[in-house]
This record gives sequence, structure tokens and C-alpha cells, in this order.
Amino acid sequence: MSLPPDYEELVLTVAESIPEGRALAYGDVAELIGAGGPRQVARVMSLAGAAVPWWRVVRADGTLPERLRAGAAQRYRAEGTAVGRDGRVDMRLARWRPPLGLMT
DNA sequence: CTCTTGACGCCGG
DNA sequence: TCCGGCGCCAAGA
Repeated sequence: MSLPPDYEELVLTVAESIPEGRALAYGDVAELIGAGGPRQVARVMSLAGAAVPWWRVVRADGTLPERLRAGAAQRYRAEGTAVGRDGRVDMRLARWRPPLGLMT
């Protein structure tokens, strides 16, 4: 399966639909879209602008790469995201359960 | 065409 | 828990 031409748009749309205080893993986004994988989603996020809530799309273990951690921590504090003492998002609590009809 | 590069993920030690 | 190691796969050089 190759990536659809509007893949970037799909990824950004999903990212923007994540509610405050919740998060999805790169792999979750890929699954929702039904195309590509975590690395493809990550690539799109790396190119995305400040308009998208990038801090709500994290690694499966709730972390983000080092250079993004400080900024993300601010957002998490501001929107009450569930994070552990180590600063990583507690995916068991913060993981967003998307509405079934999201990708139709 | 081959090779490297990642905002990744899972598994075993 | 924390690493290494390996698989993964689109893009760009």
C-alpha cells in the first residue's frame, strides 16, 4: 500500500481533532488513517507548522524527542494532560479514544 | 539503481 | 526499568 496523495492532510486533520489534555501515539494516528506507519506520521509532524497541536502526538511510551520536551511540558501543564513524575505522558490515562466515525 | 536518514515500535536481556 | 538490536518504510542524496 502506497501513501495516498493527501496523506499529510489526513495526518494533520487527525492531529487537530485530538482534544485538549489527550494524546495519540504516532502509530495510533497511522492506524486510524489506515495507511503508512509511525515513521511516516512522524515525518509529517516534523514538517508541520506551529498551528498543529504537535505535543498531542507522541511516541508510544509517552515521550517526545529531547529538543521538544521543554515546550511540550508547558502545554501539558497548561491543558492538564496526565503526565508521570518523569514528565512523560501517561498513555494509559491520556490516550484519546477517537469516535468510531472519525475517518469516514 | 543503492545508501542513508529519521518527531518510531517491539522484544529480549 | 533501561538499553540494544532489529524491523520498518517514505524521501532525498
